[in-house]
Parts: sequence; structure tokens; C-alpha cells
Amino acid sequence: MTKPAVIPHPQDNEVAERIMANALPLFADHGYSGVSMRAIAAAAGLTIGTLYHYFSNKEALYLGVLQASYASCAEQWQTIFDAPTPPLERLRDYLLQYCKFAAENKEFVGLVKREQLEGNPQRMELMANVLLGEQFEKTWQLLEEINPDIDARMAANSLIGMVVHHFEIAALRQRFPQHRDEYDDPARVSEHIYQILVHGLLGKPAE
Amino acid sequence: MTKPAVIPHPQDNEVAERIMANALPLFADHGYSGVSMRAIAAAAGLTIGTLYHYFSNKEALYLGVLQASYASCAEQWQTIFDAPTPPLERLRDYLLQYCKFAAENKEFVGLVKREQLEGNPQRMELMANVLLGEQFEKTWQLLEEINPDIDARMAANSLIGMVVHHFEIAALRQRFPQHRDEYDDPARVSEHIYQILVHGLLGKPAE
DNA sequence: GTCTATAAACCGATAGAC
DNA sequence: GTCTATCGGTTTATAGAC
Repeated sequence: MTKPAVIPHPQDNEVAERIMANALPLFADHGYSGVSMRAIAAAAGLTIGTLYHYFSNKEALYLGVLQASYASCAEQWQTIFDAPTPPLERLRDYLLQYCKFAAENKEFVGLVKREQLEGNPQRMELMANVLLGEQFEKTWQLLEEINPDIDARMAANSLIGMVVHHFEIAALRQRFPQHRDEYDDPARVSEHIYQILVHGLLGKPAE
Repeated sequence: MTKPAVIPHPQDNEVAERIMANALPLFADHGYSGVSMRAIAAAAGLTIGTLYHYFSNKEALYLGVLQASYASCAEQWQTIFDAPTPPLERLRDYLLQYCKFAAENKEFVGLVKREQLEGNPQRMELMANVLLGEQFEKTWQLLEEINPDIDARMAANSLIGMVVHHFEIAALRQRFPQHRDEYDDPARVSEHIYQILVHGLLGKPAE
């Protein structure tokens, strides 16, 4: 019985899950090559040899972290997009939930952004098919429902870019003068993005 | 005569510049710890020993890459912001130049994003003071000039987020169905962002 | 299943020939 | 100024005791 080459053990092993859960913030902060197997083992309270009992190598462990993170938030978007409310209300709800998620899961957002920068073809395929593709499609379909005359795919990119950027630069923003804590508040940020998307900068400031 | 601790040799040495120019895409793609001094030497057509003649260590070389990239584009924004044209026209010009720069300097944009994710205090300070702080300030001042009733700093974050995201996910976007090449065109993207910022999604589609 | 010990390769950095 | 050779340390990964 040989270990699988890429995918970690499929059964829900609580030790493997603990390893991946503790490795997630390490990979998000320092990148794939910036984290050693020793550091991962220490974060999980184990030694290095034990890691290789659950994962065939470092790459498989990393892919396991990616897939586990994807699965944990995949169904979260579904209920929001499928709600039977008017499209503008769905947009507002989606933005709030998306901002909340980005604020609470900075590690995951950072991991995804890192993967986009790296551009590894195999892992890009995983992201495009498993998670991001679905969110992107639901997003532009909602925007097209709001206004069929715009390029909804471009608008979806703009929406996603605004949300993730606000929370990606949180650490940097605090070094700028005149910083206010409310710039990190998901409710405040999502309402701001909603106003820009719907009315632009010249529209009425509050509805 | 000892070598400086952090800053590389100040004189404009063409060999040092070649080393940094070839190292930039490597750092942008794989991060600081993902690139070895051997790889940097090979990219410049040298051997590892020669690198230490021009840079005291790997950290100094990396900081040199950051600073050289900063300097190369720092003055590019000045002329745009200081133009004596109406604010909306300046916004349109700024967006076009910013998108062009992001499209032509994907490595630099990736490097900056990577630094934001990493959160190293020393390098964050460098970014906040030397380059990004100035661009951020000019951006929100322009937006405040357009509409004094909005939160211009938040709007500046949204603007920057839209621009960089469009070009950061270029590699990923091509894996999505119904991709069009014009989504990578700076003129097309900047005009799209201009329309969203000024009119929103419900406004008139073309001016 | 978890550990210790270790192999083989790679890392950043230095010394010294030319 | 560029090279080769090498040091000491760390890396991923394996072998084997318990």
C-alpha cells in the first residue's frame, strides 16, 4: 500500500486536519518556501517525522491546506446568491458577507492572493475550477441582472478587487497618517463599496 | 573599508543594475525565500561569489531591487497629478497611466502586493514612506476635489484595489470561460473603472 | 502512530586564486 | 572584478526503534 502522490489521505483524520489548520497562517504569512516542515510540525505540536505519516511530502500538505480552505467557505456564498430578494438587496448582502469573510479570514485571502502571484499552472487550475470560478460567475451574473448594459465580468473583477484590497492592506494602512479604525470595519467598507458600485462618486452620498 | 550593512553600493554600477533587473521577476514570482542567490546569479549570467562583491548580503540585494523599482516609477505619477486640467480629466488620465503601468510592470506590482502580505515592519515602513504613501495621498486628494462629501481615503483604496486586481489576476482570468483579450487592455480597463467611479453601475453607460 | 537519528541536497556566505 | 572551492547550517525526506 503506497501513499498517494499528491492528494493527502482522504478520510477525515483529525490529526491531519490539525496539522493543516495550524499550517494555514504560516503559509499565508511567509509563502510556500518560507515555511519549513519543522515549523509546521512545531505549530501542530508534533515532530517532523509524523508529518510524513499523513502527507506524502510538503507539496501534498500544502495542497491539502488549499483544498480544506476552499471547502470551508465554498457553500457560504451559495445561500446569499440564491436568496429570493431584489438584486440590489442581494448585492448589498453579498458585499457585507464577503467583507466579513475577508476580515475574518485574512489568512485564506492572503493564501489565494499568493497563489495568483505565483502562477503555478496546476494550482491555478484548482483555484479556477473548484472555488473562485463559481464565485466569479455568480458575481457577474448578479451584476448583469442589475444592469444588462454593462460588461458584467469586468465589473465583477472590480468588485472583488475592491473588497480584497481593503483588507489586504490593513497592516499597511495603519502606517498612513489620519488612519481611522472604521476603515477596517466590514459593515463600513461594504456600504462604501455598495455606494460606489451603485451611484459612483458623484451620486447621492446616502440612500 | 567595510561594505555598508543594508544599502548596496550607491554608485550607478551597471553590473549591479543588471543583477537587480534580472532578480526582480524572480522575487515577484517566488518571493524572498523562494529565490536562492544561486538562481539570482544564474539569471544575471554570473556566479554566486560575484553577487557578494556588489551586495553585502541577500537582504541588501532585495532592498536594492525594491528601491530601484520604486525610484523608476516615483516621478511618473507627479506630472499626472499636478496637471492643470479639470479634476475629472485628471482622474481619467491618472487611471489610464496607472493601468498602463500596472500592465507593463506586473513584476513590480506583484512585489508590492507580496510585501503587503508579508508584513515585515522594516520594509512596510519603507513602502509606506517612500512610494505608496505619496501615491495614496495624491489619489485621495484628487477624489476629495471631485466630491468633498465622500470619504476620499476609502475611495482611494477602492480605486487602487480595482486597478491592481484587474492585472494581478490576469493569469487566472484566462482560465475562466468566455475570456476576452480586451479584459487585459489598459485603455479598456481604465475606462471601465472611470465609469464605475463617476457614474456607478446604474449611470449612463457611455459619456 | 509518534518518535529519534540520519541521509542527501541545498542554503547563505566566505576565502582565496587569478 | 570574476571565478572556484568550501564551510557551517538548514532543508526535505527516509529508516527504523518503540
